[in-house]
Amino acid sequence: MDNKTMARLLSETADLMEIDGADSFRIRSYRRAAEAAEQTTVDLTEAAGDTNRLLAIDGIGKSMAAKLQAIAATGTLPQRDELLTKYGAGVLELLKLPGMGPKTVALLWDAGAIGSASTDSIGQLAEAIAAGRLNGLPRMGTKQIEKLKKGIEDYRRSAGRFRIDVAEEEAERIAGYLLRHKGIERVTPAGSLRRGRETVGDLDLLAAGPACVPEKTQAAVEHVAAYPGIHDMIAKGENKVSFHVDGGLQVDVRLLPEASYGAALQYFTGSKAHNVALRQRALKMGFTLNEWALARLSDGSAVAAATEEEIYAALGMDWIPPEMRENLGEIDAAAAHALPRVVKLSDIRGDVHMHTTASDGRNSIGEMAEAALACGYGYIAITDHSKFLGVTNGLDEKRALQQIKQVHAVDREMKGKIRVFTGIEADILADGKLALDDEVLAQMDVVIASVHSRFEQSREEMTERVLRAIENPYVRILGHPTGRLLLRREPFALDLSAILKRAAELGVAMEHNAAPERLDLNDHDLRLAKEHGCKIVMSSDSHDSRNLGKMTYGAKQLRRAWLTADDVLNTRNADGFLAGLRPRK
DNA sequence: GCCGTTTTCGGCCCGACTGTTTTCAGTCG
Repeated sequence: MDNKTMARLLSETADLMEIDGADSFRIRSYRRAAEAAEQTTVDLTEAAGDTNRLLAIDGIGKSMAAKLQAIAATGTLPQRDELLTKYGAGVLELLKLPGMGPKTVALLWDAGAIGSASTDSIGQLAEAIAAGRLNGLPRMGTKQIEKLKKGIEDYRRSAGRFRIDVAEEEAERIAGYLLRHKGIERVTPAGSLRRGRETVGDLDLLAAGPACVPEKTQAAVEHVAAYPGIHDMIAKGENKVSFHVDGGLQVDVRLLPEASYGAALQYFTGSKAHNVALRQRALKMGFTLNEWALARLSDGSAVAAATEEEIYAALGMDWIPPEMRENLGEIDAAAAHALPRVVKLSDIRGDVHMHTTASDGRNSIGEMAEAALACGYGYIAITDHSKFLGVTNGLDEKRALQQIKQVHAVDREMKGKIRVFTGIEADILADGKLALDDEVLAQMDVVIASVHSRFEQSREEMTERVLRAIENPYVRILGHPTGRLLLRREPFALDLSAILKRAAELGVAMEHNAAPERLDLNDHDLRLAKEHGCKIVMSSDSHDSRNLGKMTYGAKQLRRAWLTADDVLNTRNADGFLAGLRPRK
């Protein structure tokens, strides 16, 4: 069983215990353990045989270790099963309804509105509402019942999390609108968008300016509430407006005075776990931290509030990049002034995965080189598709050889302003061979072996295929290494750990595809790669010269994984990059 | 149930908004 599933079981148990009215601190440990299971790079199923390995994980104690072992052995957790039997198998789904928390679920259960009779708790609830069985329950007024009805409707045609680039676009649209109001002078996205999570659950926007000072916010609030893209309003207060936009994304806009901007930015950037740990630290130092300021406990006087830097400094810490704020050790590191210097977008000095009109790209080799030069890159590699991927007009041996000459010609034309390397994105075939002959691959600088084709094969077979492919001595980079991009369904997921281990031994680098719709390595995968000693190459996989340089999201993932310039090969100059690749045979 | 620069007990983060409330509980982030 994978860690994610184990984390889910623990987290669901916590939800159920909350409904059951268990001790809140005990519930918190289940949640902490779930987070730990989700974040760790230790394979918990494998580590279950060794209690000490489990205990070494922060947030896992004796009792939790035993539960993890039980889950690893049986695939389930008895507490969870018992509670699910008691409250109904579909009860966890209820918690996803807006405004529905554990207390309300417990209330509904006590009233007999839901129960173990059905696995469709939401359906049960809808029936109970229709039959008027919620009327007269404590805290169940007409508004509350309406809210639930609407929540059920929304849930049934909903949404979930949104990809980061979708959220970013929405953020830009709304920010543009907000800034049209006199007195709103800046708008900053916070939350998981700022932290660079690959998906966001909702969008947090912070607005500041003279119109955002407490008790003077009414006009600004009305302006926010009049945003034309609003589908429905969730809440409208003095300094907060929440709504859904037409696409289903939830947006929270908060209005803040400049004096509190740093505190608010820190607070709403999160993550929750980071903030909790930070506030604990504040308390120990005699301070209290909220979205308005860091203040002394003794007399409530503010110590720092205007910028994040001064707040972290007052807590004896260096400023922490938002992407690292997940309570994974960054707090101690920042306090010890020992945060690693994580990669910045400006560290990237070349892009080595792109397509031209020779296969499915939109621009010529020369146009790509010029565009890359404009991005400030020192080198690129032209890596069109190999034959085999019929739809993309892939290059066969003959065309590949022709292209090598063309690339050399462009390289000469650029007169050293930018280096243009030869390359190919070669498909891995069913037998683990590559789609181009070795004699041709041997003449190329950058050979990327990519998992593209969707064979109906098991995880083991797919993994084996990739492992065979990287044994080919001409392969220098493995592309789309998780297979998550194209092989979306779970059974196709590759055994990444095994692949990374072998790739590190062979010196094959791992591609981190930076385009937002192609982030097939997430922060967890990248941490694993680093642990295995695998070098990373970040690339745009551009099919259009306009997409060169668009690596914002990819860079965020690198920072989330704590990767430094040392871990990423294309932070080096052209010669350094080539030298960092597996030596050419 | 976890954890330890008040360490084997006794703590464990904080405020806004909503609805149903005459002072607050529940949810959310």
